[in-house]
Amino acid sequence: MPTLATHADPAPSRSIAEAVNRWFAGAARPLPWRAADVSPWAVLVSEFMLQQTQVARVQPRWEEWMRRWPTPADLAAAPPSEAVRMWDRLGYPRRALWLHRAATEIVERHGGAVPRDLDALLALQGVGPYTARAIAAFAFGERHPVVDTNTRRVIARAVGGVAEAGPPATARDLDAMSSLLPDDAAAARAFNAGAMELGATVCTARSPRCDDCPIATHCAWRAAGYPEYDGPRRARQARFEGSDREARGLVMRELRAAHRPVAPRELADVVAEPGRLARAVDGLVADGLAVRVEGGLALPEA
DNA sequence: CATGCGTGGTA
DNA sequence: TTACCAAGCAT
Repeated sequence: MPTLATHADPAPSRSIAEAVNRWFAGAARPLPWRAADVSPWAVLVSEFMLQQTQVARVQPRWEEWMRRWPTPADLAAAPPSEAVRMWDRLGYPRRALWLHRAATEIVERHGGAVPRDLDALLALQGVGPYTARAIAAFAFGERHPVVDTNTRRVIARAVGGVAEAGPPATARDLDAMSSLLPDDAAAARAFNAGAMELGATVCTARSPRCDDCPIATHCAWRAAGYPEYDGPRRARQARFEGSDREARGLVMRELRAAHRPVAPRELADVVAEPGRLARAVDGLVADGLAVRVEGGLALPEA
């Protein structure tokens, strides 16, 4: 991420944040976890679900989840298997396990209340630099820089003048956002959310809608004539068809549906290649998503 | 620091 | 159709 010193605007931080916040005040999508009366737990659940997963897929799952487990204690009282089943096909089912674990930790270490402190949040299973700050900022109004992939792209373009953000570097990314962040806590909170929203809906990776951009006049990438990205490319994702990831997903689908141990023979019907099946099962067991029991494989009951 | 980890939408 | 991308995290 290029430094602010290379930019000509003497005070880009103030103008960018102000413009984003003006736009966000009218353009924010009415996402249910942004409602004024939602609990910190509701925000936490949304952030787990939103890790690498789009809003449109998360929303219905989040509604169901909050209806069934409205507090950390409610989820902690359920077996992990039920969390994994409710997670259904949101993807990365480890997150369901992590969320269940985090709920347990919140009950055990924090009396059932989501902690406000950044270090306490970071200590929760499945909570990393992004999620911890998102909870602190959006659930509690704390003034922290929140940096996700959208924000990284917005800053790379508007401030850095380049098309893409390059590989993540947490410390640098947080510094870059900090230098743009308004002093006022409420404005900082809005800017954190607004920068993400801008990246998700306008300053998108594929087809950015620069004509509709509220910070077009501040954008260094635009000023530079939209140069193509020439930095290091992200490693290409392996083909999903025929992959171990796909096999894991197929096995998990069987385990969720079964409500009883699934025999090896049944799994072989789903993943024909023995080697691929074995790697998938071993991996799932290692991750705690599956347990070897009498009669085959099952979801973890504790 | 690079990888592996699900699933589905989009160009 | 294929490839890219998505409110990241743990290892």
